[in-house]
Amino acid sequence: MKAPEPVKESSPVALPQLGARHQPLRQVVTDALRKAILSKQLKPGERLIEEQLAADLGVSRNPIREALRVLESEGLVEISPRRGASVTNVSEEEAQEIVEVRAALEGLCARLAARRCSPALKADIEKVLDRGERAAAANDAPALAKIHSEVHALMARASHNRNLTVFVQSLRDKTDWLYASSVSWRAQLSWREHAAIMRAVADGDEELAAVLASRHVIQVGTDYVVEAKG
Amino acid sequence: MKAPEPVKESSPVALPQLGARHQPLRQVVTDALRKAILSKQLKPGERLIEEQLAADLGVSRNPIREALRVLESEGLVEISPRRGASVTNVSEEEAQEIVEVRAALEGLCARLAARRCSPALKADIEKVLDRGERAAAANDAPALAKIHSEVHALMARASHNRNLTVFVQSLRDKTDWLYASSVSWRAQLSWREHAAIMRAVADGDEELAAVLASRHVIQVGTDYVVEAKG
DNA sequence: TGGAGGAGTATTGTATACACTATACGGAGT
DNA sequence: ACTCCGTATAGTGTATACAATACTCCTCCA
Repeated sequence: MKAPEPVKESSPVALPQLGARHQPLRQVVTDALRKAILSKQLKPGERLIEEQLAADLGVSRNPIREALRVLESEGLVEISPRRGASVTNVSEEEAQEIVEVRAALEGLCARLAARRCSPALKADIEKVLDRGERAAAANDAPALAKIHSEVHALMARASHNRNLTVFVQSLRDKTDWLYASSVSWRAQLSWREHAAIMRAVADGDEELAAVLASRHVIQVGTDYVVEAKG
Repeated sequence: MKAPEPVKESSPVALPQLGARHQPLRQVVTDALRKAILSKQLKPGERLIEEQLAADLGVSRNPIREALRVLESEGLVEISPRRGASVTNVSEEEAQEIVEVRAALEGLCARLAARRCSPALKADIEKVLDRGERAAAANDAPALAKIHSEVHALMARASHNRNLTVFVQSLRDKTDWLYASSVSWRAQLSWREHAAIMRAVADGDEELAAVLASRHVIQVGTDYVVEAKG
């Protein structure tokens, strides 16, 4: 993660590094299955039969198995011994539990970002804030969605905590999955909340940034439940 | 995770469930390797050669490979394509990052425990507090260590968030690993901190419980660094 | 001396084969 | 009809085999 990949530097010219690029099949398979699950192409509860997946993806069972183990520890599939794997069926209750965890970590993320806020980061924030305001004014949903993920990426980077970054990303994927992505009418409101968080970060106000970020996550969760239930 | 294992209930008598017990080799291997890594039997940076591990454990490479994938996503081993796996070598910096994350989650754990504190939990807390006080008075280090993990288990259970529970457990294992278990002279001090956290939980004081728990984790981390460095 | 090739070996990547376990189905006995 | 049991079938668990790739070290040449 820190060493810049000790690849053989045989050619003086910077070539596209073909060898490094061709990922092992297990990697490709893992990504493909994860994507299929998160996009609900594979539905919760659905059985994942190794041979079938192998045939579908045109590989042997071995890479499939390894991928399933990884996805299991990510919580996306459940495996019971000698029975096989299936897409995890997360209960409403568990989903809320995940939201709680994510809220705490997003809060930490914002807090650290505020604490370690560099002038460069401040500049980036200003830029995103500006673009966001314009998109919000124009009610440009796709642009807002794009900015949404940019904000999160920005904060994660600013936290200077790689571990946290990958954790949060994984949890974000999961909540998006569980809560069927964003609730449309929230787009504008979400932007207000994001803007407030970023302003707090730029001001270096740890406490406020943390609380706002945390509350934002919880809010999205409860709003969804409200909408879904009644 | 919630369904009580749909096992065939053929016999009316409660027998030891032999079939369910015999775990797949990958499970046994995963546990064995994890234990070996956490106990530093396998040292950070050490290469993990599949065939060698397979020979040592008397199995084929296949279960080994699956175990390595799992341990990779737990962050205990690093795998680079076509090069193989090695025990993760966590830098001082990264270790602190992990502590930050754990602190946030232990904080959440304490907060939720305080929020959802039942009379039964209060009683358990009182019991542990009592035992702890006596062990601290007698300066009984092993007893304190045992109570230490009991406290954490208690809080995790009280949080009523399984997801959080396993996360925190994993992070706790990791920090214990990185910081060579507990610093001995901290035993007494740690107990004071734990007692304070539990009292806050029993009082239902979310805010205080969270702050104390969080600070406790950070403190252990910095104390270790202070001790190790100078 | 020092670096560029180039066998040969060590190790991972992938596929296949077979054993073992679970599930479904169907028939015999009641 | 209903249970019990046996068999067939589906699918996972594990081992092995071979292919592809990375590493080592040595030689050769500048």
